[in-house]
Amino acid sequence: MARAQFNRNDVIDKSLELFWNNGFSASSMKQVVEATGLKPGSIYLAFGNKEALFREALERYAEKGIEQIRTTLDNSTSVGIGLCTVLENMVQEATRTNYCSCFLVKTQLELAGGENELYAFASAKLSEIEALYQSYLEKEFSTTLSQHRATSLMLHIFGMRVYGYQQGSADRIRQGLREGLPWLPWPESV
Amino acid sequence: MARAQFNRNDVIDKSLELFWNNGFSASSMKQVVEATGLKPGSIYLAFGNKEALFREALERYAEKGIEQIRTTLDNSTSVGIGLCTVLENMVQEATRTNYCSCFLVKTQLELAGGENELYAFASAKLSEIEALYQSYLEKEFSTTLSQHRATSLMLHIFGMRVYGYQQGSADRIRQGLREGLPWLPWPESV
DNA sequence: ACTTTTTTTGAATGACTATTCAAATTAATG
DNA sequence: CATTAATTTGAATAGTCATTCAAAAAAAGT
Repeated sequence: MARAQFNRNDVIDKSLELFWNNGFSASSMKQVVEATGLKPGSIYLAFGNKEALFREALERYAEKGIEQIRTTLDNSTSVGIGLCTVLENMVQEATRTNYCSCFLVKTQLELAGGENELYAFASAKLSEIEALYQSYLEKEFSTTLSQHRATSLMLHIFGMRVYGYQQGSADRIRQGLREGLPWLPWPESV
Repeated sequence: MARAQFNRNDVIDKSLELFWNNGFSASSMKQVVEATGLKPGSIYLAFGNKEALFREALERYAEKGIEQIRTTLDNSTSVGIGLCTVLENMVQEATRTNYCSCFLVKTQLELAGGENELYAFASAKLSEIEALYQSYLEKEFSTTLSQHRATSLMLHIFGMRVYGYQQGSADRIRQGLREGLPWLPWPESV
């Protein structure tokens, strides 16, 4: 029995790039075929259909993101300093040319119209991320305060994900974050 | 010479509803035909093409939104109180069932992949709204502080627009807003 | 009433959509 | 090597997409 001749993760990564850029509706399976080099039949045998492939891409993106948050926060001298690092990374990401927002946020908004499994998945992952931040905050703050600040953090992160409309807005976003998250240990100079 | 037999604004409003719910790519002209009751030829004669109709819907949405902000802020006893009203309205909007986020934000994110005229338009309108908030804030704060707080406000508003993933999250969002916008005159009890 | 201009109609266009499938190919197993 | 099972191929399917256009209808101007 023949074995698959492609690397599954490579195919998912290439699909992820396409889906992330164009969204679900504006990405065609023909584009997936071109991006991955596979023929339609192989893709459908391996992944089922467009939605299932999209979902695998979304899962991969989410896991990578969650892992990065974990790594940064675990390797920081305090939760506050770790969060500043996470946020600064996001500022730099969000103000890069051709930034096209967070894949989870994009998917959630694109499919917000009619109830949908992909929408539900993106939502659940975002909830999970909020809970993750809260659990780290609880190392230093009360449960109640941690919940408020985790939500506040998510509002700012979502805000940044959208606030890509101005060129060279990095400093502006940094100022906005300092204004709204004054309890974080921001570096001295700006 | 025959006159158009439909009301242009009605057609735009019905298209707006469709486009807002489904986004640009996932809305078909067939759906527009069904929603408006017009035949394809009439739509194309009156509006040109899908993108132009979408743009008119987007313009209408933006103007209504800007007008509502102006009205609320002009009829409040202070800018701070007016902003609290605006934000509270958004919380209620964002936590309604079937809320599908801000049309401008959705459009900006959907079309963020490749440069696009609709993307540019949505971005420009969002910038305009930020400038509008800043101009109101300057009635009470310095230019610098007003700029920081306008950006902070936009981050929170964008955050809310995305934070629709949890059911019954209204109070949670309110707490998040208080945490991040402590300089606003929030009502006493929660 | 007749002409002129605009709008409506709705079928037709050709391109693109996601997906399928029988046949060919591949490689592991007996 | 022969058998068996999995994978690849790519043309074909049936449907939808945005858009067009010639003909019919409608109302305004003369």
